[in-house]
Parts: sequence; C-alpha cells; structure tokens
Amino acid sequence: MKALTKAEEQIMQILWDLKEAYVKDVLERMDDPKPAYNTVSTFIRILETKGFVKHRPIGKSHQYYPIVTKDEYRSFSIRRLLSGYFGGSFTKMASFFAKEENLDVNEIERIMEEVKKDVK
Amino acid sequence: MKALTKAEEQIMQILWDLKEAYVKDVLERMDDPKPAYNTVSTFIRILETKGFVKHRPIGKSHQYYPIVTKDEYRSFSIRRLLSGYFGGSFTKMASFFAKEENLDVNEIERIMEEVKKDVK
DNA sequence: TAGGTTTTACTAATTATTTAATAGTATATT
DNA sequence: AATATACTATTAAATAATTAGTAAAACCTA
Repeated sequence: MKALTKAEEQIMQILWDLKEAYVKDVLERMDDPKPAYNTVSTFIRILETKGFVKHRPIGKSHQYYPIVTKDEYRSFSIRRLLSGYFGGSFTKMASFFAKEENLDVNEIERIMEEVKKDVK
Repeated sequence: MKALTKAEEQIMQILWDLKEAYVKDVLERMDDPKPAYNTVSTFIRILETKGFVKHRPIGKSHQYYPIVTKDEYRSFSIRRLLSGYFGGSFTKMASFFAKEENLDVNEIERIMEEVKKDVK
C-alpha cells in the first residue's frame, strides 16, 4: 500500500465518512477556504489511479466510493509509526504514551479493561 | 512543531541515533544507494533552519546534533495519528490494534503488566 | 608553495504535489 | 434553438521536496 499525501488523505477521510459521494458532496464537507471544484475532482481521480477509490457512473456523473477501507489505512499508518519509532513494538508505544501522559496504574488498568471488553 | 518530510526524517533518525555527527558520519549510515555528500549536507542544513538541529564548529567543519528529541517527535507523531484516525483516543487505538492482531485477554494482560512495570 | 583533499555555502535541476483554468459534453430551461 | 447549468477530462501553472553540481575556504602534503 502506498502512503497518501496530505491533500489526498484529507479527501479520503471525507470519502470514508460519506461511504459514497459525488465531487460536490466532498467539496461541501471541506473546510473554508474551499478549493475549486476541479481541485477536488482531480484529487479523487488521483485516488482512483492509486487504487484507493472506484466510481460508478450514475447518469452523466460519477459516484465515488473507497475501496481501501479506513481500517486498512489505519493499520498501515500504525505499523509505519511502530516500525519507525517504537522498534515495531506496540508495548513500547503504550509505555511511551503512558509515561508521557503521566498515567498511573489505575488509569492503565482502566484503559486495558476497556480494550478487553472491546476485543470480546 | 512542523512535520518532517520523508527524506528529512530519515536523516533525523540517524542523528538521533548518533547524538552528534558530521555529515560524513550520517552519510556512512545511510542505505545504499547512498546519496551524494552534498545531498545529506543540504538536508541537514534544512533541518537546521527548521529548528530540529544545531551545530558546533569543530575546526573547519560542523558537528551537528538534534535539538528536537526523538521523544518530542514521537509524541508529535502519535498525537497526529490519534487525532486523525482514532478520535484522539489512545484507548481506541489500543483496541483497534488488539483486534487486528487477534490478541486474547492474556496477551493484553501481559502488555499491561509490561507497561505498568515500565511506568514505575 | 603548488596541488590534492575535505568540507561548507550557494545554486541549479529534477521530480512530486497541489491547485485550478480551460475545454468539452450532456442535460435542463426559456 | 439558444442559453444556462452541472459535470468530467485534459492540461497547465504554481509550489514544495529532493538531489546534486559548482565554487569557495581551509587544511594537508610533497
């Protein structure tokens, strides 16, 4: 999987959110100052050539939808961070975070309970 | 703090590792095919203008050293990932990771023990 | 001291990314 | 039919990132 550039990622976030969208729907969700319609259109087409997005023709226009899921990209991103900064170890990352946030043992317990519940 | 580009980050990783280094030391540690000496030199000077690195003149040459620590940049990177992909919640990220790796409750316990030990 | 070496500083060239204008096509509207 | 509207496709222009050549300074060596 190839990494997204910042502008591409911004648009993917919106597509993941909307699940399917026309160019105008994406544009609508963008922060001010909004870029030109064609700027968005171009990026979506780049995302399509990169294999992140497909479209179905609806009448004269295109409805776009993600084919790389947000989870897949999340996973890719975590892995990149882990391997670059924590020797590939999630435990190291968790420790780092805990120290940085000054989490005490109880707070760590609470987080892990949450995780356990969620995993079930 | 400003994000590093890929090439800049690569060189920072080496500087963090070496703590202090001449251009040639950094070059030495780079993967083949090695870039030109001047390429490395340029990037280090960019890092200096970005405020990640300083140097002390040693004789005719410069010894470079990081002034943004790896921990500071780690922290920045985690935060960026959390806010972009996990609604800012470390718990969510941990859950995501646990599910993805199919961690069972025992494995989660083990990680938590490790983190607790480390935090003390 | 003349010629080679090492290094920094400056600058240019290349490639990637971002942005949007322009042109073309189809549909709706008057 | 002529005009406006809504879109896609192509292309160009602007900016950022990457790579490295060239010049200049400082040193080393025969």
